[in-house]
Amino acid sequence: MKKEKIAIFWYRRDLRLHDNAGLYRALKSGLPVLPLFIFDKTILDKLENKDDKRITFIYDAIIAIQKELKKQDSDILVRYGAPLEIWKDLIEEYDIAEVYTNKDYESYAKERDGQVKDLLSKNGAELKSFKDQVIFEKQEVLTGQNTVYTVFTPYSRAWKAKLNDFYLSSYPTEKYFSNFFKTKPNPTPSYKEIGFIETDHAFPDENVKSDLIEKYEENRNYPAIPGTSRMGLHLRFGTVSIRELARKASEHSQTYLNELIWRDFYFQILWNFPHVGQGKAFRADYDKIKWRNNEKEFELWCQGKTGYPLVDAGMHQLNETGFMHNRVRMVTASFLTKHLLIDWRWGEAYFAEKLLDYDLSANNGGWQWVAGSGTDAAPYFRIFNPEAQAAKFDPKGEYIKKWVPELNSMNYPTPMVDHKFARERCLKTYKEALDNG
DNA sequence: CGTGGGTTATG
DNA sequence: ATAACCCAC
Repeated sequence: MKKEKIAIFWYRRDLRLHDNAGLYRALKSGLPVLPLFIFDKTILDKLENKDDKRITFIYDAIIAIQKELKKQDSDILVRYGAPLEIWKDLIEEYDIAEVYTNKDYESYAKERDGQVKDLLSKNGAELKSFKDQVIFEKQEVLTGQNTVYTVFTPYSRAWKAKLNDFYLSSYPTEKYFSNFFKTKPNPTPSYKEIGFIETDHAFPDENVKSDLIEKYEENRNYPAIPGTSRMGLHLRFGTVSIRELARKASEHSQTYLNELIWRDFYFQILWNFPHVGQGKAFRADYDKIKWRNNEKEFELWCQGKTGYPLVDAGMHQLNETGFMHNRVRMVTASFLTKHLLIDWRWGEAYFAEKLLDYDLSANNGGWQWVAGSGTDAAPYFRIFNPEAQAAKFDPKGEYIKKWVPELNSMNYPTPMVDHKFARERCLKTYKEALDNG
């Protein structure tokens, strides 16, 4: 029996039906579109916790897509394995004319997509990829000399100058939903089959309130207030469209828009300077720093037992919920790198394991910014004082009380290192590495 | 054959 | 928002 020619839309970190660039192009191709998601064994095998909530989040998103597709007598195909192997199977199973997908800018993804592209082209199918997860990618925003920006403020100015309504407008996929490939329901691998267990389904709402965005500037630095958007997780997996969010931001808050520009900024840094994602400092000099890397101290930091209440509160929030308020991310990261002189890459890896909204570009950008090794970094002699940060941003101690209830008991540890001493030690260590080339 | 205005495609 | 494209004049 002759099989019908189809297009496949390959979902990765864009798990939504609405305002999706690659899906839009697929639906307009004239071919019936079969959506696909692969639980990538290569990625999943590296996850430490079998109850990782991110897997549940992905499942939920897939089920939501599936529900909508069933209305079109269609379904999403869900597979588990190594992408290249899955694609070899799919080529046998279907007559694939074209494959549509959204660009993914990390090194692993670039290599994976290159291999799949080659495999497909050997089999007469084309892989077409589209910009979807950022407003401006790669080298769309350049300086007057056509060089890549490495400082945020001028980047953000150029970004805003380039922006217009068209870049913010949604891809109207809904108009073409009748073009999905008609198929019987496909079997979906279970949690057990992919080696994970289902967790609770408590995730932030994907509809950010406009009054929250309006008050964002006022509230965002106070970790006791739910004043941040909590959109990180949705942006990570694409359950919210960056265009819709940036539209809301540009209407209600330039401060919030700036945070979204930071996100584009770090994506383009990772793309243009891929060494930052491969264990290297953006500024090579900073790889000469002699980190102390004391494993016991690292363990105390991970467990939130440093004796500095704001640091400990942040680590407890992270360990218990998979989220940490951004102000506190800066404080905990600074404490690890500057007070303890532990390599920022250890902290980066820990956050990667624990943060539900973990994204390589933003996490790496943030850690390198804190360590001083990154783009746009504050001068290295700026060292956060964790007590001053607490006094300023959690003046009533509400956040600390919530996450460190043992604060006033006998069990709460004394500070693991004196601030003044640690500060001097840090300055000396950085100076030795950076002073004489 | 050149020009202008409407239409379409682009991200 | 902007440019390419098409057709009428």
